[in-house]
Amino acid sequence: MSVAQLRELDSADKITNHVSILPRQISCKSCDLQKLCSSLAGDTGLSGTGNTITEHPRPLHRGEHLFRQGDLFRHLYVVRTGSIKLYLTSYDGSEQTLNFYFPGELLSLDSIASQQHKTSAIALDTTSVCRLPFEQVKRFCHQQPELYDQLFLLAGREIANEHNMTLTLGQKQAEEKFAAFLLDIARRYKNNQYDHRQLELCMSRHDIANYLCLADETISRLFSKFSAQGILNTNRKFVAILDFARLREIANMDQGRLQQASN
Amino acid sequence: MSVAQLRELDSADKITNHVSILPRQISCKSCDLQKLCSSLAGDTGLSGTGNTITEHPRPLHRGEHLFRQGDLFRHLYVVRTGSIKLYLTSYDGSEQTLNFYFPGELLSLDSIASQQHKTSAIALDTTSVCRLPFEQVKRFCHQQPELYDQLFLLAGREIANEHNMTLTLGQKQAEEKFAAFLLDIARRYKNNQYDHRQLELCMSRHDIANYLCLADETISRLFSKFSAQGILNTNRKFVAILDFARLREIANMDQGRLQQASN
DNA sequence: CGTCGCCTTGATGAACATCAAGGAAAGTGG
DNA sequence: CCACTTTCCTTGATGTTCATCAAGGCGACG
Repeated sequence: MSVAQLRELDSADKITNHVSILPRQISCKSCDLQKLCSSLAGDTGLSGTGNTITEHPRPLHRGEHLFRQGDLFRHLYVVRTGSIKLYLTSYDGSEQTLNFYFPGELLSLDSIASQQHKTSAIALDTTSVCRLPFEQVKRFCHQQPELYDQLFLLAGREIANEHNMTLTLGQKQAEEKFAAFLLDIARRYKNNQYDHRQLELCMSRHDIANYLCLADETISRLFSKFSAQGILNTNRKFVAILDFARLREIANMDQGRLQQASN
Repeated sequence: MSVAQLRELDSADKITNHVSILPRQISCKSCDLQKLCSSLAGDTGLSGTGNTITEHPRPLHRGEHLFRQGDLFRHLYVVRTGSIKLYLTSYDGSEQTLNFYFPGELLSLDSIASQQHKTSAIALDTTSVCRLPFEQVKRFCHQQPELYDQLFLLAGREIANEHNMTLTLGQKQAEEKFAAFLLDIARRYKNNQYDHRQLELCMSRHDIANYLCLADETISRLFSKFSAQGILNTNRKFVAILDFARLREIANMDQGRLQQASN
């Protein structure tokens, strides 16, 4: 790793000491619910603010829950600023981190089939959300079924994502999982117009490890290993990705080689 | 295991040699799409046969694909008879079995977000399906948005199931996974009014292993181990569950102990 | 009756978890 | 502002579950 890069990271660290490098709020136009939300507002599609059903509860502090497993399900949520960890607790008390949610991303679709939330959601940062009462959303959707199309699309995407995650967890080894994780986070930051080479990871090493079904120590070792190989440049939560190509190689995500089963 | 039980299994084996013990067709009233389908038919809810959009293509033979990863997405499918394995192939060629589908169960919701199927579906038995052209379903849903509610519920359930599966794959060890698998299959057979103590597993040991992210040999050993402990009585594809309580214990699925994270 | 695919069982090995100890950063209370 | 604690992270040593390797069995099928 070059001195310049180290310096760049150092200065980033100094500048952003206790201050996030992430923009404070995402634009509505790159939100999962953009179409839905703007329709609710009755405007033509650029901004969803100001409709009658979207609520903006006070921001959550780091460590506060948006909802808990077992809570009554009443709302859909979209992250506006900050980030959320979704996790599931089993009968024996073990936890599984299911996903992280960043600005513009919708959560709690998994609970619509029941009266209760099936998972818990906790803020990793100071986090604000848009909150949509599901019954009202449903009423709107009944009047404008095209809105339902949009929600349905998001649900399908969620299922497809889960499938990919299962593949990763089931078939890949530690290095591949970790590389895939970094690329996924970078891609999602990029979606939100952040600099995707300069990540600020809002979750702890433990969260990453649990998400990837690995031990904390394994993740720690992988951070060290990738840094030593010049793939990353890490400084606690600040991670610069120096070699995307190599990361893609490790993650086995070269797009060219999808072999369709023949016959 | 008692001689009587062994005899019972033996006779089952003889009687059903080359003949499934499963009923040939599920009733529409326990189908995932019961409400939707019967609404399409315009009747009051007991039978969905005879509506104008549900198609019944010729049955698939064991080993034939219903659809493949990359195929154009055009239909939703519900299994009528037989069973389907859903799986995902990664860029490097490794496969991950995602789920098995039995009569009454809906598949291919994961692909609605894209033009193409994201997964492959292959028949494990001689299998017939109901096929619903998605564009027409959508049109109907636009006229009767309550139908969309139903579909949306199913999508949510699918996501919740995936979450539970992730927990199982990530946090449980081999024995627990296998016990949970058996209980899940038994539950789903029960839903379909089969005898849930007497399972006929339509999938190979390899499929089970891959689904649970274990090696084939591990599954083989677990079949032997559980049989030796009197939990199961196995004869190739025929599996009698002798001790549900013990199985639930191993799977850590005692319902009483869900500890809600406090504070 | 012989071949083939699938399954079983045992022996060995490896990837990753667990255990253990120390260090750096962040929070706490004086 | 500075000790003090606490939490999180890192790194090394050891251990264990499960994968892999290998060989043989058994039913299915021609």
